Amino acid sequence: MAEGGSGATGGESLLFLTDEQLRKGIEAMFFAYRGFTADPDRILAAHDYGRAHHRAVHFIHRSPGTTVNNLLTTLGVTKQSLNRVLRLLIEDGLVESRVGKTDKRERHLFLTAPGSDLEKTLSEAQRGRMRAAYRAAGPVAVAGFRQVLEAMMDPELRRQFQSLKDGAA
Amino acid sequence: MAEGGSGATGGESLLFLTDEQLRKGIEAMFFAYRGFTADPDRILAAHDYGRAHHRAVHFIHRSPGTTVNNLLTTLGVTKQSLNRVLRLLIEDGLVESRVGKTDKRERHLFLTAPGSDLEKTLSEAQRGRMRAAYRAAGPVAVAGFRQVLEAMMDPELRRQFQSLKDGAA
DNA sequence: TTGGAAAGTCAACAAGGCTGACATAAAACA
DNA sequence: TGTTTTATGTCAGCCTTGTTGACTTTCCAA
Repeated sequence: MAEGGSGATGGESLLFLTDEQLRKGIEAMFFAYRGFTADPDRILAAHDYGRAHHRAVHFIHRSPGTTVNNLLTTLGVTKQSLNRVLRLLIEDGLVESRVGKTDKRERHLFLTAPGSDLEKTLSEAQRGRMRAAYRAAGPVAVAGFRQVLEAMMDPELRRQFQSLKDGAA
Repeated sequence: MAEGGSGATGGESLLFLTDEQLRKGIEAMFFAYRGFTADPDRILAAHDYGRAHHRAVHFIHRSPGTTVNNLLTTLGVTKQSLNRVLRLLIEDGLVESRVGKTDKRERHLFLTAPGSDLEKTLSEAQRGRMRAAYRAAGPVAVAGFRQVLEAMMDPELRRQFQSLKDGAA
């Protein structure tokens, strides 16, 4: 597997892929992910929600009108698991579920105004940390960060990610 | 929308911190972390262990002889939670707990030979994906990746990470 | 008209977090 | 010495969030 189009690469080392380097990358992922979820987790706890609710709210915000099945695929959980989360969000009036027009079996999911508010609070907290990290590291580092993350995804998830990325831009 | 594709978002900063860019970074973390844990998860499932066991084994391997308290801090869980995991690993003969020499209250944790084997299997799987991602992205991207991840950690966790990083290198 | 897909629900279970309470041994201190 | 603090372990119970399996309703499409 040579270096494809992305240019900048592989030539220089071989050395840089020591197990030690890789281990550091692994631990960096572990600790960074803790930071990544820390702020939303605090907010969620105050609202008596968990990470699962955050994920649902995030992706409904991201793709308004998405169906339950879509969400299932994106989140990679079972429908029973998602349904428990979704039911609560609907009961609490944060999410609205509308019967599909062309296909009445489908439910299309939307955030209500309060749901949007929560989403905003959560994502602002998460973006705040992201923004700070991006600023601290600079644009070149950010490009690299994104490249490595994409390369780390399962191909299927990468497709998902990329379609989200382009999808409603 | 600004700059098109995956490309080198080079020098043009300030623009690159749109909410849209940040959201992409957030989703990239989410999907990449799924990939990051996917391979070990499969192996662990076959051994009837979970991620919690993996983390314990990883850090005991990383810092042989570490105490329970150290591990607690590193992992950021309660002793009850860690103890449940540790007890099983000790029962199963993967981890050995030795009474401290200078301070007999402390227990120092070590991997046994079978414990080391499991660690090797797990970390080799995880490193495999990391290695592939690093190769695909190239050294410049890897440096950026690491920079952003470090900047994303809580300061306390970052110190932990850096001390581990330098510690036994 | 019938097969299958989309969604929802019930029940049961497991992992892995958490808190609180309590026990023990050993170190540290007054 | 006696007391307090620290490190560890353990019991009990709770919560979230994942799982499987079974079953229903609705409704699209062949």
